[in-house]
Amino acid sequence: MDTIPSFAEELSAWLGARFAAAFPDSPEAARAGRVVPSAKAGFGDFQCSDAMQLARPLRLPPRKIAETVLAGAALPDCVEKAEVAGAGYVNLTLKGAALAARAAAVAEDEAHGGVPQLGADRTVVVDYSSPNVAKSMHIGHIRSTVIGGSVVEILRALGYEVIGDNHIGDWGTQFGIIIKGYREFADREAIAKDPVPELERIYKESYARAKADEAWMDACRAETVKLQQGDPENRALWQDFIRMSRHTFDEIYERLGISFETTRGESYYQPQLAAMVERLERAGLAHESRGAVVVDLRDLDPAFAEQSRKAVEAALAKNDAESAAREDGKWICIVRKEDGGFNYNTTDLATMETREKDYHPARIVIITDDRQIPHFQQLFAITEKLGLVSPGTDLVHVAFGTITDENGHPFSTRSGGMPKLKELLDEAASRALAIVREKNPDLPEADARALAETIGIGAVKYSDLAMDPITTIRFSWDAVLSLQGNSGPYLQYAHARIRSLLAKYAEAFPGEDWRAAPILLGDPLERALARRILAFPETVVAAGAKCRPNLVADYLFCLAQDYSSFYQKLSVLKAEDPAVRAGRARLCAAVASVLRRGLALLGIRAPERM
RNA sequence: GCCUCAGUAGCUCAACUGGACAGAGCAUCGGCCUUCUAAGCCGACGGUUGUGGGUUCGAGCCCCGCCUGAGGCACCA
Repeated sequence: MDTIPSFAEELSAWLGARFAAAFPDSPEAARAGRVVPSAKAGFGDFQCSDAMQLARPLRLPPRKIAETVLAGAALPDCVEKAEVAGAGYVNLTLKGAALAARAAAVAEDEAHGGVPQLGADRTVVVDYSSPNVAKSMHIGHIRSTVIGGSVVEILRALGYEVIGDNHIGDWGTQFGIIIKGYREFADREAIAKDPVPELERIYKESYARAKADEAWMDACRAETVKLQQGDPENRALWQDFIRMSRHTFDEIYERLGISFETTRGESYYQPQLAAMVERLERAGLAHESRGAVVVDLRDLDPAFAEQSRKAVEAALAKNDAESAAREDGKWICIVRKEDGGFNYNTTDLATMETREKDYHPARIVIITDDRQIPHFQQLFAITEKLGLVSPGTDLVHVAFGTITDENGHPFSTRSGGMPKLKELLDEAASRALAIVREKNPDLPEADARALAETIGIGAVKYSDLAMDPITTIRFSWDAVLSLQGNSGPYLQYAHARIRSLLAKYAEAFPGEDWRAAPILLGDPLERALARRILAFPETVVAAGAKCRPNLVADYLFCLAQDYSSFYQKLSVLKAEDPAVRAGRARLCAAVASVLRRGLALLGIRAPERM
């Protein structure tokens, strides 16, 4: 498999050698020469700022250092000129032909889009979405689902074997509550028609009764115990609930274009839990405390113990006994409850164990909201201490900010709770449909609806993926459903315009083939596009390393912006010179190709027309 | 009390993890459709990056203090 070389690496190697040759006695100079894309067009195509760092060790002015490095140097073939600028920057300008050829190679690499296959022969598990059985998916679930779906695609583009795992909430005490309620007051017709809202209603009502009525509560507990002991009737009901819920989830997943390699809910791991606690105990990590079995993180790491001791001292110094007492909780991880049951700590440890056994992953990525940060810190610490995964396995918790209402407060159940995911998607498609009809009055109804769905869903996904996952989102219909500016449709639109343009090209100049035409880069706008295309592979690498799809989203927005400026000012079909015309067509095709590939990494479809 | 995350233009967010003058979108104002799709383009307005110190040739980013907001801190996940 041949990878397309990167200018940044190539030029770094060259400049690094120059630094080493110019200052052979300096260990600092031996490490210098890192070249990165220039911040601005006026500063060439690539730049290096290392001369400034060397000023002190070499006791020379930075500009002098840069000049010495470049003095008498034979430039690499691809470089037009190298110059010293500003305080001591080395700016490198590429030859247009080299830039154009490399950009074309990236865009026209059908298999990988120029993305280095860093993950070849390695497996990653991505744990995402993870809704709860018998509950509707609301907008709170969209982040894990959409971010996870994109992380999966990005890692796959890097060559990893990716196992997407939907760790659904299908176990726990809530099932006793639902079973009891289902037996007593289920509306069978509603179940048949649309089961999940009815299950949700049953749960809420049964839960309310349990709170008010001790006898009802006991009955619920009894149902839970029966379920856990394998009572056939309860077991069958429970499986029904799961089946009905998964069917509803699947409708959403299909609309979102999400699919999983495996769906192992919490129940899958139940048989392993007792053994897991024993394993912890045998390893001396778990012990009995207040009737429960716990792992005390302070036993794992002396630094934790020290930190905790200081906090207790600080609290006691202020006569705050309550805070001092609360300190324990931060370090205690319960793996078996007082009543003998297990909780999600135990389940998650067993999940780690199973993933290691089944996949030997190089990396495990878990995508949940940021309230679980402490949980996963504990979990990862115990996982490593106990050796549940191979040493060196990269355990990553991608924490995303929660979604609040328009005033920045948590959605209250009193005011209807979070909008349902289905409502959001419907509203997005409906807003898009109005515009699709207006812009494409000739489009058949079925096509218009399909296109509106693609655009609406794209808008919803993009609004989520365009920001850093950790950002807390203040929900606003208008922001999520925006079809203008920095939005999904803006990217789709740029792509659709190119596709339409190329179709017209084929009509206007039949027999003319632009595919082999050199890309000429006569205008700065063309050059900017080529430079942007070149940055695609490194963008995907960074997004994969950091599990941040927003880097891809941001990149694509810039690419679409560059293209829109180009499109406005420079004509393709009407270019006078046939060579310019053909070269521009190929450049446009390259942009379309990168846009399509990049949108796919975000899980967004790129329609042919809009 | 301790811990985590965040604080950047009126609003929503970026900033290639320490590099050149902090960039976009929305909103506001002004231009551009007999010429490849105006879901677009060009321009204007808008900033002491919460705050006070420190490190550095160089800080939105790193270190220390403080302020504000969100979340977590023993059996729900």
